[in-house]
Amino acid sequence: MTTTRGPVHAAQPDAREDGIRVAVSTVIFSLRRDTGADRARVVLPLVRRTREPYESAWALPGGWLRPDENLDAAASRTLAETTGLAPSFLEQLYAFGDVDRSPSRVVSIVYWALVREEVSSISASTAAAHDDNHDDENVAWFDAITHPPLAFDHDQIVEYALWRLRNKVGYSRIAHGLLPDLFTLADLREVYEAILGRRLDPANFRRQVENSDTLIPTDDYRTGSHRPARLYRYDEAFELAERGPLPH
Amino acid sequence: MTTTRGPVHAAQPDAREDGIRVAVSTVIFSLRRDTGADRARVVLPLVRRTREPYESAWALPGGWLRPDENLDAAASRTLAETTGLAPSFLEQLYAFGDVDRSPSRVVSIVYWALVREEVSSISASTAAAHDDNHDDENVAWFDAITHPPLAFDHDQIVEYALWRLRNKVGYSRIAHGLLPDLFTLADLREVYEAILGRRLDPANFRRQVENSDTLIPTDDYRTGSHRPARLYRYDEAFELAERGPLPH
DNA sequence: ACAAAAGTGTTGTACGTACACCCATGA
DNA sequence: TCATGGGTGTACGTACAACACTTTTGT
Repeated sequence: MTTTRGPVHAAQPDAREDGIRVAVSTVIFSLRRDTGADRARVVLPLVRRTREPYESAWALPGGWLRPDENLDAAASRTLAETTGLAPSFLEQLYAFGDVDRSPSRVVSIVYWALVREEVSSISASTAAAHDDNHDDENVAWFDAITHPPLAFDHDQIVEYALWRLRNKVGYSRIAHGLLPDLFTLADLREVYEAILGRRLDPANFRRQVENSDTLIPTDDYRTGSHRPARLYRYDEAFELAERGPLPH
Repeated sequence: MTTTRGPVHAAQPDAREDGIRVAVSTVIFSLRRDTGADRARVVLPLVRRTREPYESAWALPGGWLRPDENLDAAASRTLAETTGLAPSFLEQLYAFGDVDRSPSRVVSIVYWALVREEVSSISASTAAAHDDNHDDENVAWFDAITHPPLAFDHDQIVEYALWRLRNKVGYSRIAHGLLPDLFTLADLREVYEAILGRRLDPANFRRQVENSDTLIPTDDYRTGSHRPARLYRYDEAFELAERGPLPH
């Protein structure tokens, strides 16, 4: 039961006449720092469809909502099946249910998530040994902006998720969700720059996040090419306070 | 077909085993200015359930999603069936789908809407003559904060919708959606005060909305108890620009 | 004349932006 | 010693809150 997962929108729960089926998909964002490139990029995993409609096209990871699982749980499940990772942030994005968005009637509850930057020293084969069965051949990471055209209305969905990410980074403190536990202010600034697509003043950025009181400075420094930079940790006390009165 | 509407969550599309049914509900906000009261209140319509579960309890207006209608259309339809009015604002709120939120498995796509203040001079019987069959005996308007306990998880939903309303009024210009075409700045301020639950400085409020360039001053004045106040009209050019890259 | 709401002016504070400047390290 | 990023200081403009003040009507 745990391994009988096909690609997106496969394993449909016997489609009957007039039935409206409910799917759950997730836009998963992560960060990629290519060695050599000076800027980080926002990336997302896509899965290749193995059947009609849109066979062989790339699509968002997802699956059918099971009768005994909550929406959040379904999003977490498909996320884990695709990336083998636990999200640092998970939030419902929107419910897409236009009649013509799929040949059959499908209402997709779409989530969006952040996963921390993968440590590049772990090879793909090593990572696969950790978890069970997320078939890497049908999953690939793409640049969040320049990805190929997607199946269904998933292009619009990714566009909307990106808008929400950029928007939320302005008033919330979710950027740390893309970073490991310890990070420098330059790391954090790089995340903001990758998301917003523009350079930020290092001096002003420093004061902004220092005044927000969401970061805890440590006594460790990252030594590198030049003057060592202080390492910070995110204040977990803000995890719960960030969201509004969501139904949880 | 157009009149075979029962109360909320009735007329279910033959509930089979393991089937996940999709409903659409809407939190409809309007404004009530009681004659005599000095402040306006935010009110919302509720419908009384006529069958189990939660028989005779108040609940949000809604109904089952039809196989051939979009989510937005379903929200508009149930809204019209309940109030007989056209909304000045309609937006998806959230998809609620916890397993235990209803005895059977129901995923509710919830919208929230604003309808303009009803002209109190039209009596209920006159208004009923306009539209067809929204049975007024099972629909009643309540204060948005002090309404009675609701069926299902609708208390949480209303709470969340109120949070969204208060939130959105801070950065968007949707408050005019509760007012008629022509209104004074005091009218508009009263809306903000009713939503936010606190008094606002008339002088600062005036400058804020004037600088936003979303209001068009007319040459008409409302004469009343004291110095006449200029009437304003909302600039419709901002209708489309307000929302982000929503899937439309 | 007076009360009360409409409307204008002024001031202080907070915050974001631009940018000059010093500090500490590796090469 | 020099280049480079880490880190501090300062000045300016905008936005908002507080509040004094003038204007215009009905009674």
